[in-house]
Amino acid sequence: MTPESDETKSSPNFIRDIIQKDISEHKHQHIITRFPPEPNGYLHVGHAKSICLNFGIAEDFKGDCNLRFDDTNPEKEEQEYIDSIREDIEWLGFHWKTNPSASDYFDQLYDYAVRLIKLGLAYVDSQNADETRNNRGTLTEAGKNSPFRDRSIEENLQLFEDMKNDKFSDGEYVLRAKIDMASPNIKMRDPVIYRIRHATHHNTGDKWCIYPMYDFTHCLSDMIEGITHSLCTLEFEDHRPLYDWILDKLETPCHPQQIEFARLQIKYTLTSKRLLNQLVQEKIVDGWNDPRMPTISGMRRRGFTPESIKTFSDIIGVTKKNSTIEMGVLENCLREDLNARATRRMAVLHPLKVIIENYPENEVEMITGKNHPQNPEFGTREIPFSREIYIEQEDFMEDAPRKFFRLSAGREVRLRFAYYITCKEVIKNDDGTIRELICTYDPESKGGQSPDGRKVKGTIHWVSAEHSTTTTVQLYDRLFNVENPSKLKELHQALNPESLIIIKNSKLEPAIDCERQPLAYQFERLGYFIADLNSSNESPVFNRTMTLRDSWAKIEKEQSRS
RNA sequence: UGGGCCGUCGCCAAGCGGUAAGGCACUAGGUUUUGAUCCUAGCAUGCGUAGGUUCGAAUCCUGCCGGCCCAGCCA
Repeated sequence: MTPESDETKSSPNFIRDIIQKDISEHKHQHIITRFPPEPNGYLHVGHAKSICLNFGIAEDFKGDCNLRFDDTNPEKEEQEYIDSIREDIEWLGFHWKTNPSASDYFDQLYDYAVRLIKLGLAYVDSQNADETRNNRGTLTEAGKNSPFRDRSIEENLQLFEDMKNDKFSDGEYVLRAKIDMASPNIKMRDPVIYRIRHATHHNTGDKWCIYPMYDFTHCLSDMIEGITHSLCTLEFEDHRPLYDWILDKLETPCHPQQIEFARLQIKYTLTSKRLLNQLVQEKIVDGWNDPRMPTISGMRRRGFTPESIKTFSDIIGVTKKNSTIEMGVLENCLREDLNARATRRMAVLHPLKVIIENYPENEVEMITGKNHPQNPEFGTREIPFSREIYIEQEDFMEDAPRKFFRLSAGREVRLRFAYYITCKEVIKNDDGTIRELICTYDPESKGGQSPDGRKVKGTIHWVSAEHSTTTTVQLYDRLFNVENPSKLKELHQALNPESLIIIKNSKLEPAIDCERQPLAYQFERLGYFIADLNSSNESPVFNRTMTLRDSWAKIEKEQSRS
């Protein structure tokens, strides 16, 4: 392995170790993994971890990864979700070898079920759902055999065929694997493998009225595709004996290895399709792609980059330990990527008018600003400067503490790339709020340096009033104010009322493009911002992707505490 | 309570019998026309706990404690 290829590969983990060993021992020559979502919702960060794992392994071991829709429950699945899943995976930058659906295998699956019956290892049960549950036993007590467990193979064959041929109504019969009703592993107590469901399937239409269950479908689908390593989350550990049992009894040509890893949990957020769906259905958020959602589409709309999500998935690791990662880790990955790649611009979120009284009235001059402070390849742009400008309300304080490096009465500050200004007068409204500032500028300080070399500690951003664009800005924060919202009885209990703040009257410098771009801007000193999907030059809307690190906020908080 | 799995720094996480990597967070400095970035330093005599094996244990053994998952005709 060359050092170069080393860099592009992902971090080692126990699953990669297993695969590496299998290759060394010539157990496999070509690795095939799969990402198998059920198309019943949108993909979220938790899925991203699995996608990066499965597709990443395929890339690094020069194998393949299939995208397989696990679509065995027609009542929950829709084409809309299929489309979004494909879009999200492609956006992340991964490519699948093939994109089958479990429903493509329904004929084969049916044949395998028949084979299991012929082997005397499956039977048609006439118990209803309640009876089945009551006879399953408990965690500590064995279950009871179904009174229909010993039907003849012929009778089972006939009943199963009748099930398929629409002779019965939903719930009347099920096909069960004949394993052991006394197994300490409840998953092995004669699991249902086929049920009757009169529903139109998005892929197979009305061809079928019986549908195979997950446990029967998954192992066989993996086997059909020649998957070598079937990676899934920890809650399926108890299913593995069943996965293996089915493949063993059917003596299939190959036997994929199921390996389980811990699912991703992030503090203050949800990684459960069911609960995310609830947020959407109850209109707590604006849809699956609401920028506050931890869905791939929400994150994309918010301004996350695929690279940051991949880096995150890589550094959090893959283990069997349930853990909850801090949001800060994801945020750091985003900031790291955006800091290197985002073009700098100036914008004022909460404008405060500043009149520079000694600047000529109708004059406009162009100021040159770097598009990136460290990287000259980004070039420069011209920024108009004039007598009336806007600065951030937060950047002025009438009587400021010693450590406040910004503008205050009588003090001097640098306007980024432009001039030094000194505050001469504060004009107030009748209610005492500040209306505007009268300042003077030092013509000698053009570009932000003065010939006398005097030190000006503070530098603030600004925008020429006349040349600015007015925009709406949406600020986002965590949706919940509790660490583990999935434990909540009621999601409403812990909603963060400030998860979305809309600012109507923010000002942008002219060089900002208000049509959606692939990469966020950095608005200097404020954070990373990206035009929303609905933004246009006529009515601009920017989403704050992420704030900058803010050590001043920390100092401020400490000061107010003491 | 039967079965399965898991406990290494505040949060992740390497480690696989030879004397505790790394990241995030945090703390203290330095550079800086973004209080950003960047740089430098600090941050587990300790690996859930109690014993045992060994010249040597986070790594092996035993007991205990704690956490997660399983009783859908969902996936």
